[in-house]
Amino acid sequence: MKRPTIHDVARAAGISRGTVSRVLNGDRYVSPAARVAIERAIAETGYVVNRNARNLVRQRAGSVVMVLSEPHEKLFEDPNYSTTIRTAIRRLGERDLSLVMMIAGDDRDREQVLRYVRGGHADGVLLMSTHSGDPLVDALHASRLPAVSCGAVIGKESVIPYAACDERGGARQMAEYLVSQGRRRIAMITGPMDTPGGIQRLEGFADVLGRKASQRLIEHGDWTHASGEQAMTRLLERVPDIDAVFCASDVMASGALHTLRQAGRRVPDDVAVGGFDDSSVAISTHPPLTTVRQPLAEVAQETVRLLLELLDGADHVDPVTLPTELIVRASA
Amino acid sequence: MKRPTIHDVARAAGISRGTVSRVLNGDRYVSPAARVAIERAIAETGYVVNRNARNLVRQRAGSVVMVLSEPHEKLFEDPNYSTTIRTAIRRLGERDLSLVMMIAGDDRDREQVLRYVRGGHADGVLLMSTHSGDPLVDALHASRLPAVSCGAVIGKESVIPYAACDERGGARQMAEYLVSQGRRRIAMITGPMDTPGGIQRLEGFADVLGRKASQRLIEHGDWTHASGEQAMTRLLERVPDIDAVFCASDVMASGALHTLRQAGRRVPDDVAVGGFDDSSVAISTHPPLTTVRQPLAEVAQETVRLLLELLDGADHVDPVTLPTELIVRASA
DNA sequence: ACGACGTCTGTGAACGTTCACAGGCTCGTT
DNA sequence: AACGAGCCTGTGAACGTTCACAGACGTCGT
Repeated sequence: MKRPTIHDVARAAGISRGTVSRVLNGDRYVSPAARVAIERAIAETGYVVNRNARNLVRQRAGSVVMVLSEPHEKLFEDPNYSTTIRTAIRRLGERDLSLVMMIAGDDRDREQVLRYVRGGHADGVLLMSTHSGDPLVDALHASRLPAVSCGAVIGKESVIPYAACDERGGARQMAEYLVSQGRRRIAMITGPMDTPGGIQRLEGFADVLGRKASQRLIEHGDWTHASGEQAMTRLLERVPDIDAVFCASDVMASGALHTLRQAGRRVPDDVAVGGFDDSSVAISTHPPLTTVRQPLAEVAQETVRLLLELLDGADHVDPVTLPTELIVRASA
Repeated sequence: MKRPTIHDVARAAGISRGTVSRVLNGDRYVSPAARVAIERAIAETGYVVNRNARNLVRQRAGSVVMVLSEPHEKLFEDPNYSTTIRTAIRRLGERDLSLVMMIAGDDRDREQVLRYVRGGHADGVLLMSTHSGDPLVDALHASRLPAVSCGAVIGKESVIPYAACDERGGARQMAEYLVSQGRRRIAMITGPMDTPGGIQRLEGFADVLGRKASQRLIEHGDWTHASGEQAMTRLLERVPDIDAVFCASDVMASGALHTLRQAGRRVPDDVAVGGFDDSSVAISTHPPLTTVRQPLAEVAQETVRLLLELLDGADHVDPVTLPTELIVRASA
């Protein structure tokens, strides 16, 4: 009835528990005879190590917490999380680390997260979509726990290492493409200006458009479909003759598309529309979106790799930036 | 430098660790004086309980594992996971349980999950989108660990409790609506026939259409956009004059929409299109999808509630089914 | 023949809790 | 005054590991 312990294995194999522990942990200095006896005993008894006991003496947690920092409602609006979570589970699993999820939407949440990690319940932290100015970042840094972010944390790039796609370069690709297609009045709908995707995609856009990227042609959204619609409406009122709009996310682009159709503009004939992310909505819209693909799986993989290096004792790791890819479909 | 232990708190408060443990766990029979002294000592030392030690003596894990059973590639194609994960984190957090994520895409994964839960590393299991015939279900049941599924597991409804939306009723709502709109040749694109969404949405459809729901008007997809396109193509070849199609997911509906446009059919004038899920793509398509909304958050909440009851010692819980809502937009 | 060294094994202590138990104190009741 | 019934507290043992240490054995070089 009770789960077998290391003692049961030792007894079944006729060997002391010290040696059992050694084979469990792959130590050298174990005789072949002892090894096979123990392995058979493990199989017979169905023994599985008790992590609580192990972690207690090792003073480790055996897990990494992924902190989701979006405000509640918007959480996961972004389909990108999925890939990242999946990748993280896999990579961490290879190292026998489990992934526990937490939310840090408000101060109470953050307090809970902090208690959790300070209490030694996690060996490291994976930050997702943390906004600039989030108090969690400094608190985490102060607690000296290994932490990395998936995507840069604006203003804290030197505090907390990260892996990210080349947001700025990707935006540049799109802007250059729109220009190369002969578009002249190119507007942009950005993301929130406290996120790397918000800031850096605008920077890339401005890199290409130069002073043509005037304030009149810039509107800000919050990644949602509705904000894309509204931003597009404001843009059309202000500059009725724009012939292209670059949206910082596919979801906002789908909103913009909606407004453009309402306004009777044809896409891409009258107005070209560019997105960003290459998420599942990019092929659901009409016309399908020309967009910038992020190497999500690779970003996630690199994020975890950085964390593992920190966990292995590295006292510094360099941020990683991965290239994006322009995906041309019908909308531009 | 070292994290304070319960001994440190006891010393700081001038009280034995037994009493400290009592206030930590909210036992009655602690004098007010002792309580305040200990609470101050806890605050001063910044003490946080060590869960490994606690769980070791309590013989518990302090966590619940959420098992994602999709094959790798399709994992998370469904935006629905997001809500469920978020809800589960919250509800479990209230009970001081953490949520750890695992994937069970192939046999190796399943083996890992089994080892993990059998090893006592989790107090309960939350199954997501488990297909019928998944060996994990019986293995889990045999190990007598509390487990519930979010959405029914086909063929195992009596083995593993679940909370789900009324798939069949929702499909019926949509079918009735299409009929009420005067549609006469109504086709359906189902999901995979080893999932509740695949089977029961078809059943609901057949409930309404009766023998009119002939095989000629049924095609099967696998939830993806591409499968929606292909199924729609086959449908149009076989029955060129259909005037409505009910897709078992919004994503497949967006694929169908694409094919219909290619074929020159107007939506909804020539062909009405209905979806299911009310996911983010439902408002990204053109025209926006008339669809069936699932009460995702409630389903997740109920799923967790059932698990908590099991964790609290209930030896049986009844499955829960929640009503859906028809959302009428422009596509039908 | 001897010591040194490498290989292998067993043992005791420690990790930080909780829990059962025993006992002390303070009332109110007889 | 004695007793019992709550209330409150401290102590020791246990949970299942790992790790350092000590020691046994064999081999090899001198």
